[in-house]
Amino acid sequence: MAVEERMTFIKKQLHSQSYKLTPQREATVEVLLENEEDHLSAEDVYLLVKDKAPEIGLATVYRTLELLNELEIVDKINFGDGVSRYDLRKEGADHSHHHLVCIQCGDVSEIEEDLLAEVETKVEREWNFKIKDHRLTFHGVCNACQTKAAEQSHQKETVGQE
Amino acid sequence: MAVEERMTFIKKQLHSQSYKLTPQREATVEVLLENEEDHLSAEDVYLLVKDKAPEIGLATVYRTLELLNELEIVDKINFGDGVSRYDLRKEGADHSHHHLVCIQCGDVSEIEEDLLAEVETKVEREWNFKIKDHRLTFHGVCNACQTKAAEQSHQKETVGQE
DNA sequence: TTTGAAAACGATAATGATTATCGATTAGTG
DNA sequence: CACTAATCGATAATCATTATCGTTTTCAAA
Ligand SMILES: [Mn+2]
Ligand SMILES: [Mn+2]
Ligand SMILES: [Zn+2]
Ligand SMILES: [Zn+2]
Repeated sequence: MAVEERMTFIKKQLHSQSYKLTPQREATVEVLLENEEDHLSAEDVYLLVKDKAPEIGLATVYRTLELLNELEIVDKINFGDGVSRYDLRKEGADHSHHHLVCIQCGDVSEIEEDLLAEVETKVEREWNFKIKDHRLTFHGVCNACQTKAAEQSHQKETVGQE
Repeated sequence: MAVEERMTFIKKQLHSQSYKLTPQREATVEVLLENEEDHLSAEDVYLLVKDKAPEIGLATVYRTLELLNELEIVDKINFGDGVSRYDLRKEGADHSHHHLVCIQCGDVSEIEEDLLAEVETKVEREWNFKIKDHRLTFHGVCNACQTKAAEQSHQKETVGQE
C-alpha cells in the first residue's frame, strides 16, 4: 500500500472513532510514514514535523503519538536509552514486530516475519495466559560490526606474522 | 542454591572485579535476593533497603543497581510505566528470562524456561546477527483475570435468563 | 454559510525519574 | 595503623513527559 493510501486509511480510523482531523495530526502521521524504517523519539518527530507545520507544539506531538498508540497505529517501544520511540505498525499487522539492536554500533533493524507463533501457542496452553501482543528484541552484534571485527582480527594476525 | 550461597557468589564476583564490598551493596543484594519474585524499581529497592541500612542514600541504590546490571547479576527492564525495574537473573542463567504482563490487573509473572532457542538459531542464520541476549514480554490476560471475566459473563447470562 | 460547543492546540509550568557534583567517609592493601 | 582510591550521602541539575490554561479550530447542526 502506498503512503497516500495508508494516510487515507489512518484518517478513516481517526474519523470512525470521532477524533478530529487536524493538520497537526496529518503532518505527524506523514512524518511517521516517511520515516518508517527509523525509530523516532517524540523529539525526533517534533523536529521533522516542524518542517511541514512549523507552528506545531511539542505537547501536541506527544498527544498525537499517544493517540496513535491507543489506536494501535504505532507501538511505543523502549530500547533502554531514556526515551520512548514510536514505531509504525507494519501494513495490516495486529501486533508489534521484532527488533535487532546492535550493542556495538547501536543500529536497530526490523524483523517483520512473526517468529513467535509456535511459542505463543505453547505459552497460552501451558501458562494459561491469553496473549494480546508481545515485545521481542534481540541484543547482539549486527552483520556490519561482525565483518568489521573479523577484518580487524585478521589484520592483527597478519601483522603478528611479519 | 540458597540465598546465603548466592550472596557469597555475588560477593566473589564483586571482589574478582576489584569492586569493594560495602555494607550498602550487601544490603541491596540482600533485598534483591529476598524479593526475587518482584520487579522492583530503584525507589522500591531504596525503601526496602532502608530497613537494613537506614543511612543509605537513594543515589547509592541507583549506583549499586547500575553496577549489578553491568556485572549481569540483574537485568534492567522496562514495562512501559515510567520506571526501570531491576530483575535478578535466575540461578546460572546467562540471559534475561521472559515475562507475562497482564493488561487488566497489571500482574507480572515469569517464564523461566528459555523459549527462544530455536527462534534464535533461525535469526542468527537468516539475519546474520550474533545474539548476546534478548527481551521477550507477552502482554495479555492472566489466568486469574480470565477466570474473573468468565464468571462475570456467566452471571450476566443467568440474570438475563431470569 | 453561519454558528456554537467540544475538541484540540501552543506555550509553558510542573512533575518525576535519573544522573552529576562534591566534600566526607571507608574498604582494603600493606 | 596509615594511606589512597573507591564509595558514600546529600542534594542540585538534567531531561523526558505530563498537566494546565487561555485561545483556536473542527465539524455538524441550523
Ligand atoms: Mn521497528
Ligand atoms: Mn522477572
Ligand atoms: Zn553494529
Ligand atoms: Zn490479570
